[in-house]
Amino acid sequence: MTQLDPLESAGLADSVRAAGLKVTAPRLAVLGMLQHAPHSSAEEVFAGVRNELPGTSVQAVYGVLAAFTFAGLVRRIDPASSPALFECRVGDNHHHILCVRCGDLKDVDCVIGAAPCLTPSDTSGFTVYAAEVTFTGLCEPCQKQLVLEGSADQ
Amino acid sequence: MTQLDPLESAGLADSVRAAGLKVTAPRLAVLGMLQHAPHSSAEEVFAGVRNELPGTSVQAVYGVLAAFTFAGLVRRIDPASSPALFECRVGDNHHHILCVRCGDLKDVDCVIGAAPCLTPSDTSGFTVYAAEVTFTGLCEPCQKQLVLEGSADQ
DNA sequence: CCTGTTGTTTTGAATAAGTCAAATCTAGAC
DNA sequence: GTCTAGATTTGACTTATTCAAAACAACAGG
Repeated sequence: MTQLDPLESAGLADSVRAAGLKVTAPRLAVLGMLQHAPHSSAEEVFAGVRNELPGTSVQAVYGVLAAFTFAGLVRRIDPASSPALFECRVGDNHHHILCVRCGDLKDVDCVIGAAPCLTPSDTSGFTVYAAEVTFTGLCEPCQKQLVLEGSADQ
Repeated sequence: MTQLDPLESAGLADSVRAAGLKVTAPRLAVLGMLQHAPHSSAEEVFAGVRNELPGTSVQAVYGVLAAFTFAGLVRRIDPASSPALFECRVGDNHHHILCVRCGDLKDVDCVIGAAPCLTPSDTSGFTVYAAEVTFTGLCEPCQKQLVLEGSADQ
């Protein structure tokens, strides 16, 4: 299943074309990869893409991700203190929740739906496009591990 | 006015001590710098600190900022695609507004006040500590520049 | 189907931001 | 005044990402 299924590939190609971009093998591979593994870093995407398209360069992946992000086909997430992540769930203004211990990142549906889902009281003259919301906390596995470590009094 | 005023210095020293950290010249300089210029990057802090304390190394500044952040004395902001910024306004759970064109960053008071000012509907098992909100948009100068460029049809 | 142009990808190098580690130094407790 | 944990310096290194020039390929038009 490392090969791209032709039906899926056709759908991906349409998305790429619809974004006004040329359809190429690296682009299909990157988009396919992101659908199977959202919240991937450039390196992770690169690793995945290499499986089906061994000749691909890291720079190509960075280029494709930049083009997709600019075209609005994927969304770039910049968590604090870790590489940028990419996802192709786009346009629904959803948010993210980040585990401060292990760095795990999950989607959180927006309560409002449309951007910006919040409006600041005083915008200092800014025109506000969107509100980027990132919740920080502890994921379930990390909570459990902390409890264990705590009871061991270590 | 590159020298630290002794009265101010005493207040800073108290803050540092209260955080359980040793009071040193680089630490006072960093904290003083952040009070005069909030939202400074490590490099900017370093440049400022050098003025009053020429022997200071960049690593010392990184170290001080890390210690302060860990102690809760300063807050670290990680805007997408630019170096981390630091501010010493802390504990009031305020947010930020970022200009997507020039990268300018301003404070925005939180409507709610206490963290987390928002709560996600489905936390995926996470324990949520805080909601990091960053508004993105265009600052006033950038809006004007875009209008000018637009009317020049360039 | 063939060709040309424009946009992509490769190759290779460079950068910015930050981290690590060992040796030296010093603030503050005693 | 002395001692020790913690801070700072020095210097190298890593990670994530970007830049630039040359080779290549998608797809519009003939």
